Amino acid sequence: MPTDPVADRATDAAGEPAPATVSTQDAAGSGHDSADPDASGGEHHGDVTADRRQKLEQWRSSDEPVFPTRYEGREEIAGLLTVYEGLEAGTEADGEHAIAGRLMAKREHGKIAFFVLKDGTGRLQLFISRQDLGEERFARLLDFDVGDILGARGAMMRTRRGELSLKVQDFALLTKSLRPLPEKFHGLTDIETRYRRRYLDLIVNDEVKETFIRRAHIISAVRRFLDDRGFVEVETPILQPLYGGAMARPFVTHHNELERDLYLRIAVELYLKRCIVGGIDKVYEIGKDFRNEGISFKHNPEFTMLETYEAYVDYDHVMDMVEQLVGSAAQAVGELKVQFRGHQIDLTPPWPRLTMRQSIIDACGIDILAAQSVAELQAAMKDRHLDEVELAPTWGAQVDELFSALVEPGLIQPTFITEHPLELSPFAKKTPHDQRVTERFEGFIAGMETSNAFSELNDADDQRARFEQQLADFRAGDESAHQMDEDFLEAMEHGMPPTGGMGMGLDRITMLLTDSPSIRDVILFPQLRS
RNA sequence: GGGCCGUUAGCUUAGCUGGUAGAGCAGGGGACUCUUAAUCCCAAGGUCGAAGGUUCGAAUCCUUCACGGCCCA
Repeated sequence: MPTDPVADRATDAAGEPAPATVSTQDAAGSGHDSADPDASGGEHHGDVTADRRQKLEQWRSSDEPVFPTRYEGREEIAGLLTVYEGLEAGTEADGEHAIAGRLMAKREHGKIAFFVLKDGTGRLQLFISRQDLGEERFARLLDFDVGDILGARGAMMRTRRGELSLKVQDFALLTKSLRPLPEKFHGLTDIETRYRRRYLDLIVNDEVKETFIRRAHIISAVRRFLDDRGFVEVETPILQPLYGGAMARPFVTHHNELERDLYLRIAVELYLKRCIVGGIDKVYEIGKDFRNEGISFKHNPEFTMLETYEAYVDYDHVMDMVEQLVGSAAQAVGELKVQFRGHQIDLTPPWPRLTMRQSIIDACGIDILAAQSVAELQAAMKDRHLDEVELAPTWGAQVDELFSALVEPGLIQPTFITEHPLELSPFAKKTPHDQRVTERFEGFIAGMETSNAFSELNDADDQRARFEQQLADFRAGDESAHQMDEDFLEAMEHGMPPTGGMGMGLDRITMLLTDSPSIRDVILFPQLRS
C-alpha cells in the first residue's frame, strides 16, 4: 500500500515518545481489513455491547496494545487550557502535546471530525482530519466509541469557530469501553441509578464531581483548623463491646472467635474522653459513626462525624470555636454567605444564642421547666392542640419531640440552642444557676442540627447517677437511652480535667456548603434498599 | 409504619374514556473539510418493574408484591 505522506509526517512527529505508533501503520491496515465488512456487525441488530466487543476483538487481532499501561508524555487538560488561553482562532501553535481521557462526544464531518476528550481536569476538543492522519488511521480513529478511553497527540490549535483543540497526529486506545454512556443531552437523571452507579453520575454530571471535591476541601480545612490549634487526631474503635456517647440505636455485629456480639460505634465520645483522662489535652477524631435509624434527606445510617475535646475550657469557649471552624470550612470552598435551597445563610460569627426553654416558649408558649413530668407536658400540649407532635414515653424524650417538631425546622440562620434539660444530656454539666439544665449547646443551620457540645461532665458519681436515669428511661421504653458503662466510669474516677467537647456532622456541613438538598448528594455511595 | 406519585428501547421520554407501542439521543449503514445537543437520508432496536385478576382483547382497569422519589409520623 502506498504510504500517505501526511501519515508519514505524523509518525515522525510522534516517533520518539511513542515508538509503538511506528508499527501501527501496518497493523492499522490489516486491522482495518477485518473491520471493513461491517455488515457482520449488523447481525447484532443494535446490540451495543456485542458491537463493542467485536471492535475490541478487532483491536486484539491488530498489533496495537488493547489495554496498555501508559501513554507517554501525557499532560493534564486543564494545564493546556490555561497555557493556550490566548491562542487566536484559526491558528496552530508550535510544539506537540499529548492528552488522555474518556471520549465524551463524536461529531463526524466527512473528511474531518471533532471529538471531545475528558480527563480528571477538564475537556478538550480533538480536531481530526483525514489529511493529517491518512485514510487508514482516520478510519481507525473514527471507529472509537463514545466512552472509550484514548490518548491523543498533536499540536494545539484553535478552530475558526474559536474552540481550542488538539490537532491529532497520533492516537492510541487506552481502554475499550464495552457499555454505552447515558444519553448526552438529558444526561443521567434517574436518582436511583445515579446513586447505585455513581461512576456514571460522575462521568456524565460534572457538578457531581465538583461537590465531592468540595467535600474533600471542607474536610481538609477542618483538619487544618484543628491541627493549627494544637489538636491531636486519633483513631478509636469502631467495633465496640458497649456502644455509647450518644442517644441512638446501634448496629450489632458478631465476633466469631470471641463468641460475642459487638456494636458499631454510634459516637466516639467515650473513647476521646479516655484520651483526655490520659493527658491528650486537645484531641479529635474524624470518622464514620453508625446509627440504626431511619433514612431521610439528612440521615444516612453511616455518616462522617467530627468530635473534638479540649481540656480546661467550657462550652462557651467551644461555641466560639465552632463559629470559627464552620467559617473557615466555608471560606475553604467559598464565602461566609452561602446559598442553600433558596436561602441566603450568613455564617459570619457571632451566631445568635437562645436557650432551649426560651425557644420552645417562643414557638408554642409551653414552659418546659414549669411542666415537670411527661404527663404535665402532654397536658400542656393538649391544651394548645399540638396534635402534630408525637407523644414520647419520657419527659426528656417529649421535650426533644417538641423541639424537633416546632423549633428546629425554623432555625435557618445559624443559631446556638443552649441549656438543654438534664434528662436529654447525660454527659453535660449542670449550669450553676439551674440544676435542671446543662451547659450544652447545639448549633443549627438551615433547620439541621450540625453541632452538639457541652461542658463535659467529669464528676464520676454524677455520671453514674445519669447512667442510672438513662437505664430507667430505657426500661420506660426509650430505646435510644444510654447504657451503663462501668469501664468508662472507672476512667472517670481517675479524674478528667474540666473539658469542652463537641460533635459535628460533616456530611451536613458539606450539604450546606455545596447547596445539596439531600445527604445522599454528599455521600458517594449512600445506603439504599437492596 | 401511613399517604401521594413514579417504574415503557442502553439513556431521556410520549402513549386520552381498554383495540398488544411512538419519538429524540446513543448504537448500525450512507452523505458531508470548522462542528460543539452538528446536520441530512436509510434500516434496526420493546417480556411496557413482577405476579395474579377483570375482559373477546390490558402499557392502559383491579389486587398483591418489588424498587424509587416526595410528604407525614
